[in-house]
Amino acid sequence: MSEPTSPPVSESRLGRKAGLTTASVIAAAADLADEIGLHNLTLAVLADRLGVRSPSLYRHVNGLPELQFQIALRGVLDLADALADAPDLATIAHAYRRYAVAHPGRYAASLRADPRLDEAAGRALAPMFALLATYGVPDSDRVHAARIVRSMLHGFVSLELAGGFGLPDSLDETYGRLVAAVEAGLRR
Amino acid sequence: MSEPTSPPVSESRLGRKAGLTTASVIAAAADLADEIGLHNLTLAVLADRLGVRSPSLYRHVNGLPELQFQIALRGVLDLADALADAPDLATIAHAYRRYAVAHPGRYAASLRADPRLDEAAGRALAPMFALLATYGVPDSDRVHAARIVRSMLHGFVSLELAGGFGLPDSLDETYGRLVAAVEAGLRR
DNA sequence: TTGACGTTGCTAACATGCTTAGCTAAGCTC
DNA sequence: GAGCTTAGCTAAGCATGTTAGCAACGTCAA
Repeated sequence: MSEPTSPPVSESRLGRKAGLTTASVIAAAADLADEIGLHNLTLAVLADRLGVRSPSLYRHVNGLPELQFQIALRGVLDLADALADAPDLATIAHAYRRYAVAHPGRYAASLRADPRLDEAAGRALAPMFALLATYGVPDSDRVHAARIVRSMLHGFVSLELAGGFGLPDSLDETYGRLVAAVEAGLRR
Repeated sequence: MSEPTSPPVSESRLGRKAGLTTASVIAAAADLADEIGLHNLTLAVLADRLGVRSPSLYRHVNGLPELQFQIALRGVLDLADALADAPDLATIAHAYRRYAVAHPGRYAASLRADPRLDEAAGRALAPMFALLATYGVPDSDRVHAARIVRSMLHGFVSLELAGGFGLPDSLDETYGRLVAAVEAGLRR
């Protein structure tokens, strides 16, 4: 018969092969980490979601630690995109929080210190340094100011994600005040 | 003979029994978490340190999650002690950071949200609310102000512990400025 | 068309970790 | 000393991460 000479689809999902790629595995892992939490992401559950047995993942990814690093890298890069071109502190701050809340798994992964993340991290921090320039913060103070701003954004978001704010008062309200307070500090 | 009628030592370590108690197991676990990191604390390594096989730990502790909770509880209580009677923001802030740096495992454990931690957490936060009163922050703003202060302290400490500050500039200097900025904000 | 080859996912197997079940013996009470 | 309580033990089961080697699929050249 006229055999299955179907067009050479690059990601054929018709046969027994799942058609995974390194990129698709990492993307699925990042999504899953956002859904169930980074520390609940196992190769077993990821393989299950991808319709594959866990050893098969090793064709595309070099083990769990490497996968976690890739999620972290993706997180930092995405965050850099989210913050890019933000014109003022309020925009940066809200984009930062929105990203972390939308992608808690990626965000959590991105916190690990790894020299391979440095370049991407620098890109994510660039808008913050640019911002400090617009406020006329002198060079010698930039590093300290950037650390302080980062501490505030991360501190709030981290506690929010951890469920650390017990009282029912509005988190949006608190965050608005935090941003306003930081801005006042920068305008000293 | 005059048998081993030795004084009823509550924690005899002479026989084959290791003489563990729930309290001593939790204390050892907390120490170990501080040394090797909370996520590296396993029952296996804890048992090893205590000179015991891991199933034996179940006589004293109800499994790993419960042990982690106990470390968290201990962390929150210790932190409450560290902050108690701190007269001003600078004292609170430096005690907070000193505790987290000295006990990173306990501190990390204490971040999990658990209703059973609420009472202890309230005790740890009390000095902060008392502080806000001395600054004349109105009742309606207290919750927001406390959250903001907490975000700043936790944000800095968390990034420091994670190795998130890459540049060599002095962290003490940054923290001093952060505390000063918060204080300025409270005096608005 | 066929056959060689590289790739992908598989099963089997092992190590480590958490946990439960049941045994043994140390040490206390009487 | 007899008996009870209990701390720690071994054995075993299950989950996960990981490696090794097998089998099927697709491709591509002859």
